[in-house]
Amino acid sequence: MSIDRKALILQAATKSFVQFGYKATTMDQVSKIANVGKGTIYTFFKTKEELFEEILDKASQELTSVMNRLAAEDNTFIQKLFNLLDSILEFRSDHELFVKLAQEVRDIGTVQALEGVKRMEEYALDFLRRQIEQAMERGEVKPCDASVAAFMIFRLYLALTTEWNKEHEPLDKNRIKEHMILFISNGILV
Amino acid sequence: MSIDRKALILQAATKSFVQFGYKATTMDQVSKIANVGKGTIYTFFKTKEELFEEILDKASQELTSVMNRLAAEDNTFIQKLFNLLDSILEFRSDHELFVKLAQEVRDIGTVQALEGVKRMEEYALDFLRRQIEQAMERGEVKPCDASVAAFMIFRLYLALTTEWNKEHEPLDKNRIKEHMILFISNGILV
DNA sequence: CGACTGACCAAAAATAAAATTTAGTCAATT
DNA sequence: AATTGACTAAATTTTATTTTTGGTCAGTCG
Repeated sequence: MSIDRKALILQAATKSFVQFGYKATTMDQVSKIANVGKGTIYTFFKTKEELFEEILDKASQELTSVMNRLAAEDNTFIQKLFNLLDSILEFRSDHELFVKLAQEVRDIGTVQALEGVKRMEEYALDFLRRQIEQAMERGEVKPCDASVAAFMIFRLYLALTTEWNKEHEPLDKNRIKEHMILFISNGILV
Repeated sequence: MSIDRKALILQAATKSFVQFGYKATTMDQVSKIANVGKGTIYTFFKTKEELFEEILDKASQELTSVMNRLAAEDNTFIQKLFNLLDSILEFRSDHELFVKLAQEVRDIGTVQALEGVKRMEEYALDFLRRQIEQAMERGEVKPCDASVAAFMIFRLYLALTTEWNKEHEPLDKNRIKEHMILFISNGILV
């Protein structure tokens, strides 16, 4: 049996998207990294966008699966949030793709990168909103607009993981977690 | 006595910078709005940048004066913060210049707009940091990195006043204040 | 035979050249 | 002496040209 060329390609493309972003990743480059002819890529993926989509799908699935597992656990809202931050910051692969795409959107505004960012953002915001709503029903969280609160939590996460680095030394994972919890826990909890 | 042409020019330029941003404001346009010849502008300001600087200075002074007045009042940290938000959101002129410049930086990356944003950001962050440090000494605020906390508060403010609007209907002032306080007050206070 | 390849092409992106706009000047005017 | 607006050099925008890249397919190889 011959080697699994599709896996090779996905691996190579993921690596390149994370490192260089969507636009600066060329199909020639992917074929080189994967050690396959360029034509071979097109036997598995109709277009560059479809290849990107599949990688995004995989990342979204991983994120969803992590989030569902955490949501199912019998924990307080704040503990779930803490665990989610932990997962995202410890297992950085998807996080890194997201950060790279966000940077690409900011720097050159690639439309595909924007869609990727939006997709992952949507997933995260939706999950946060639902958790906040549930926690509100259980009386764990003060009454507020769950959409706005989810947005604020997400922006805080972005502020600490990406914006802060523009002017300062990056914060380490524990500092990030500490400060996120500091703001959210007693501020938003009854 | 002839009319105060310098004031006229400053007024016209401020109006134009707020409405169109730094780059899209031309000196011809300013002279038209101010009803003076273009040469007259250059008897008061050496360059377009200097004109911009003076307007920025004025905005910074106003901000500083508001902040100092609030800081002097015998209030809790959170009440001061609440009053600051009130001032900024109610008397929007400086806020609007800041928002316009932030947008210009995001859209076309004008370097002068970036400097303007940075300047006002620096003032605000510095003020917030000092207030947080003092409040920490007074035992009003939990121990934390005051710079990071100031940064987080500032980013939350930006998230609600500008980022939210990209995908949603703008939030009204009271919603913004409510949610800012919700996150900060009990979250950051002992 | 059929999975695989890489030279090839049209379309998109980057770069260069031409045309337009604008910051800043200064001789003329009030 | 203060003010002006036509003027110029420099910067920006638009257009033309060159280069790069996504996608194809005739041919190779196992």
